[in-house]
Amino acid sequence: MHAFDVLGDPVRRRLLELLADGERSAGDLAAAVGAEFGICQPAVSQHLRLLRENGFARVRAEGTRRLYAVDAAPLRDVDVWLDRFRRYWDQHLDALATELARGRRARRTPGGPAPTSAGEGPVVGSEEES
Amino acid sequence: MHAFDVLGDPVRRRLLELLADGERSAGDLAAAVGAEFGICQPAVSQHLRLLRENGFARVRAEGTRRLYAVDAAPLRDVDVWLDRFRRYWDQHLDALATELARGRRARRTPGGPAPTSAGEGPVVGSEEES
DNA sequence: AGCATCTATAAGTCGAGACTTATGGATGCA
DNA sequence: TGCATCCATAAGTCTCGACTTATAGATGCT
Repeated sequence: MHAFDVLGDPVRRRLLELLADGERSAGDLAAAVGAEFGICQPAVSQHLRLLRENGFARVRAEGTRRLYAVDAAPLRDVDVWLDRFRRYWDQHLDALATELARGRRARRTPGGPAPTSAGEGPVVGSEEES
Repeated sequence: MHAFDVLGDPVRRRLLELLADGERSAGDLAAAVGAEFGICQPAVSQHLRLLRENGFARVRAEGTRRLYAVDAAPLRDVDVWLDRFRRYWDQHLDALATELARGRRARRTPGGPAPTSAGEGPVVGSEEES
C-alpha cells in the first residue's frame, strides 16, 4: 500500500496526529478515535494494523497493552516527494528557519508569481464535507 | 475531498509530477499517463477534473487545448500537516545532514538504531505491487 | 484455576471511486 | 460549411477497502 493511500483515511491521519505527541496504548487510541469517528474497536485495530504494516507505527508490548509509537520513515518519504513542488511556495517565503530546517531549493523567479487563486479546494487539517 | 485522498491515486500523483516541470496540455497528459497506466482518455480527464476541483491544478484555454498547471496550495497544506512529525527526523540531524539525507533518500540513518520493525512497507516514489 | 481485560483476527456486508464506452460541445482548418 | 481534433461529461459496471459482529489469544488478578 502506498504511503498516500495510508494517509488517505481520516481515521489513520487522526491516529498519527495522536501518536505525534507520544506513545499511546491501542485501547486508548481506540477509545479516543472510536468516539470521535463513531467506529468500534476492531475498526481502529485494523487501522493500526495498516499503520504497522506500512511502517508508520511501531508497537511495544507492555503487559497486556500494546503501546504504539509513530515511525516517521514513510512520512519523511512523503516529505521527499513534496520536494519537487516546494519551489512553488518557497519562493514567496522569507522563512529562514524553514529553509534551514530543510534543504534550500529556492531560486529562479520566472516572473509569474503563482497567484494561488483557487478558493475552492478543501484542505488538510479538518475533516468535514460529505 | 481531502488533499490526501486526491494524492492517494497513483495516476493523480503522476499527473502532478509531470505538471511539476511546467504547464502541459490535457491531451499530452492523457497520452503520457494513459500509456503509462493503460487507461483511456476519459479516465485521465476525470483525474484532471479532480485535481482542478480540489485546487491542485489550474487550467488555461489556448485554442482548443487546455493547458494545465500545478497549483501548490493543497500541497503546501500537506507540508504543513507534516510539520508535527518533522521533529522525528529533524531532531538528530543538523542542517547539513538533512541535505545529505534528503539527497540520498536513505531510509535508515547510519547512527540511529531505529530497527524499523516492519521491513515491508513500500515507499513513496515508485508505483508497483498489486 | 477461573474470570476479566486488552487487543487482534475472521468473515461478511456495503458504499465509494476508478474504469469503461458512448457522446456532446468547441475550436481549427479545408 | 463540413470535417477533424481536442477535451469534457454521462451512465453503468466492478473492484477495493472500511465497517460490522463474532471470536480467539494473552496477560493480570483473586
